[in-house]
Amino acid sequence: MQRSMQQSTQQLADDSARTLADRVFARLQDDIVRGVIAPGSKVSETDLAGRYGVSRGPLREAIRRLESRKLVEREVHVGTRVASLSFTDLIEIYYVREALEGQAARLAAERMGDQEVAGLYQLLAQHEQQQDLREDTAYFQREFDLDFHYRIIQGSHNQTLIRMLIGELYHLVRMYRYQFSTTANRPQKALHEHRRIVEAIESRDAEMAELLMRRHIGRARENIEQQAQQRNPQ
Amino acid sequence: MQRSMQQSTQQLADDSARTLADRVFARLQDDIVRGVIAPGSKVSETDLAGRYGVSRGPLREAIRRLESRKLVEREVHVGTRVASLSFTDLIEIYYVREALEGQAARLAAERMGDQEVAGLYQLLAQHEQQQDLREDTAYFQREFDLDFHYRIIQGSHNQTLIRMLIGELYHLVRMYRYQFSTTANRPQKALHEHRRIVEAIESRDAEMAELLMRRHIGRARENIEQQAQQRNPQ
DNA sequence: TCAATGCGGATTGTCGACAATGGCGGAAGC
DNA sequence: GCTTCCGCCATTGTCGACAATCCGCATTGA
Repeated sequence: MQRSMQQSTQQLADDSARTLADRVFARLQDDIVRGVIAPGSKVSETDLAGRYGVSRGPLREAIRRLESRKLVEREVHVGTRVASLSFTDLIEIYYVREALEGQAARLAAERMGDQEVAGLYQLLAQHEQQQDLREDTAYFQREFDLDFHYRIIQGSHNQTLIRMLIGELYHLVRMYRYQFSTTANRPQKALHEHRRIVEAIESRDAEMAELLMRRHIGRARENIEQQAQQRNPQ
Repeated sequence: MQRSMQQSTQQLADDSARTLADRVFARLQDDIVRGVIAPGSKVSETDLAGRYGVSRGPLREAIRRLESRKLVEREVHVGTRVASLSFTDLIEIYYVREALEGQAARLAAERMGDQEVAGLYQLLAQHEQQQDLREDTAYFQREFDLDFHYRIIQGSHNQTLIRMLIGELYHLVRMYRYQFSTTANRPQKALHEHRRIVEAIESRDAEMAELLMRRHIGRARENIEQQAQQRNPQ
């Protein structure tokens, strides 16, 4: 399941990656996103170089790449630490996602091939089936949700858009989810919204696809804002 | 004029920058964006290290940062060359800008302070004045245009959005402009559209501000597409 | 007792050298 | 004359060592 995502994550992880820096980068990013290295903890160059069995050169390069993706924060002459993320940051990202994925849905409705649309329906069916079979669908919901959005973004056929969303923002989103354990607590509603979006794409209604996607992400954002208020009532 | 942009460009260029890599990065980016180093030409590490008087270490770091911004393209064990850009890429960027700056205008309408709005009007006035004084307003138009969009993006008060647009996309846009010498050949129309956008922001009409901004950028994109067709008629 | 200052350790920034890989040109064979 | 293969050279990838900077702690003085 969600082969596409796995592939993208491990794209550079296998040993066929050309340089050490590539491999170290892939491992580090995975460890950080999945919370293996705790948020806020220090990322020592010397330490990690020894741990991964490489020199500091490639490791520094990996760290700089992570820095440009905002997964770590660096302070000159002091050190690097895993980005510890605020709710404010998360909300900001959702505003950006709303704009970018709305545009992606619009373009997908105009450009997706028929078999791509068919693949979307297939994914929806899998999703519904999983939800019937399992009570605790939080995890699967979460991964399915990412994969669904992933495919629509790809459907935009706009490489720049794809790079900004999948290459940059989504790693942050995944890290946030691990960090806050944000359970998708409205799976049935989300599923219904997904279906509506796919229907709009199938009927090539770009305007509608964008609108629905923006609402979908907007609601997810409101959901997060509510959770934040419940945890931190002022 | 446009102090804000100059500042952002030279933010890391002055000697107070903390590390050599920072300074080299700023110089290299400037040279690339402004076309001093020709698009498509090779960027040799050894060569540039000697030219800038630093070791290959900091220079490599600078190159990697440029790579993550898509200003250069790297091929493992072969070398780095300045990104040579296609019209397709430029069009893709404009679709992304349409989405992101539309969202920025929406947020700006909701969040900009009164004095920020006043500053926008001031900029418009300067712009109109310049246009009256000079016949060949292409250059000034171009810089004013960037500054106008720059301020509205800042007005969104969304750091993630600001980073993606100003920190990543705008350098590419500027490079494209130098490369294609894309003259803004519809200055008076653009100016009028700018005014409409500011009016929407002043009246706190977020919906309208977004719509107008998206149209504004959409028209710019269509303008570029027309130019491309005229140069390369199929 | 508290604040300021100077010292020591640890970490990052920078450098030069060596290793590995890819491209190019010449020579050999058909 | 053309193609193919081999070896050299240039460039990038990696490494270890040295220098610069910052943080924490102890010492000293008021």
